[in-house]
Amino acid sequence: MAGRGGGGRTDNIGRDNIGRDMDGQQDLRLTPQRRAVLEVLRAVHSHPTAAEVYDRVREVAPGIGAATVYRSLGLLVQAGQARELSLGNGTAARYDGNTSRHDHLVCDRCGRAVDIDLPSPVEMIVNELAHSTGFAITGYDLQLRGLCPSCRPGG
Amino acid sequence: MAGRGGGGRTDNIGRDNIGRDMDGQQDLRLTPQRRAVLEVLRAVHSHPTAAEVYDRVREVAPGIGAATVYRSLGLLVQAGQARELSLGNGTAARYDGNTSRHDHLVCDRCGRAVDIDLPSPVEMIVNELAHSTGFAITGYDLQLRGLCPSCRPGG
DNA sequence: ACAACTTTGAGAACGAGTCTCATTATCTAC
DNA sequence: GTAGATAATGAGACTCGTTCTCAAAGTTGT
Repeated sequence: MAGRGGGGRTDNIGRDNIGRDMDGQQDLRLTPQRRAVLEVLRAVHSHPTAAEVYDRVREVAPGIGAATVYRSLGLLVQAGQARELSLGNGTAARYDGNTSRHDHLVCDRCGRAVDIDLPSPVEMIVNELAHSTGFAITGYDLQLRGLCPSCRPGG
Repeated sequence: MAGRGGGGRTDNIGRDNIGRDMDGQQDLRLTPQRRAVLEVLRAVHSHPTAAEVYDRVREVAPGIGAATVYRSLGLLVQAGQARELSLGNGTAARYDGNTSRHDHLVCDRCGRAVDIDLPSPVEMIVNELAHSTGFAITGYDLQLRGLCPSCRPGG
């Protein structure tokens, strides 16, 4: 048996056109299958592979096909509802339902990825200096000099 | 016909054990095939895929097999003579004969990667501020305060 | 209700990379 | 130099993640 189309309630989700030229692309139709994929992605915080998403989704929607899961993941990424992570060659792509800006620290052995907050450049310098000099840094002040927009040549 | 072993002069290259526990691993035997792979890698600056390396190597060593090229690339990476780059999921691994520390800027469309020198954190801050404020930055002074190693508690 | 379009699931197909194996080189005693 | 042990090779089968194809079934607009 092949082809079931949607089946339940189908809403739309808007897509953000970040970095894309306007090309009249439609919103992404949120079919029950796509919704299930998205819900798994949002519920899980382990950066699952497509296969892991597939397994989880089947617990909720047993009849879903692998192709649909792969397609949905791609569409959700395109629509800005998920992120795809490259955690090394030869490893399966991983997906992240957390679309806010963040970075990852990846284990070379098992591939596990944990979310990290990268320190700001200034904190980086301070920590690095604390390490290399043995100082306990208690404060800092970065003073920059220059010409404001109205004083700069041609400003 | 299968199996030719080396064929010409075979030297060794030492391997650096960066980040590895000492495990009595031997040096990498530099067979003519491996040498050919390494020479292609050093001659080319385009971050080639294994398939591209294979094509180039065959111009010099027509009889070489794909498995040997893949194996050699892996061994050279292990031996610290080459680097493997992950430039996105679903794309073939790329190899870099330049093993000195550097970063890459990757084209989302064609996958081309160019070497870049990342600015230091301080330069980053200065450039960012110049951009966001419109100031022409002419100099800066970062002053940190703290306790030197002999003054810090327990120092 | 009907036509046009979209989505689906199954499975074939694909590409990158690894594994197996018989064969051939190279290395280490002697 | 020769023999035996060990390592490397090339061909091709194989694995795995992912995409493609296609008929069937769902959805949308009128």
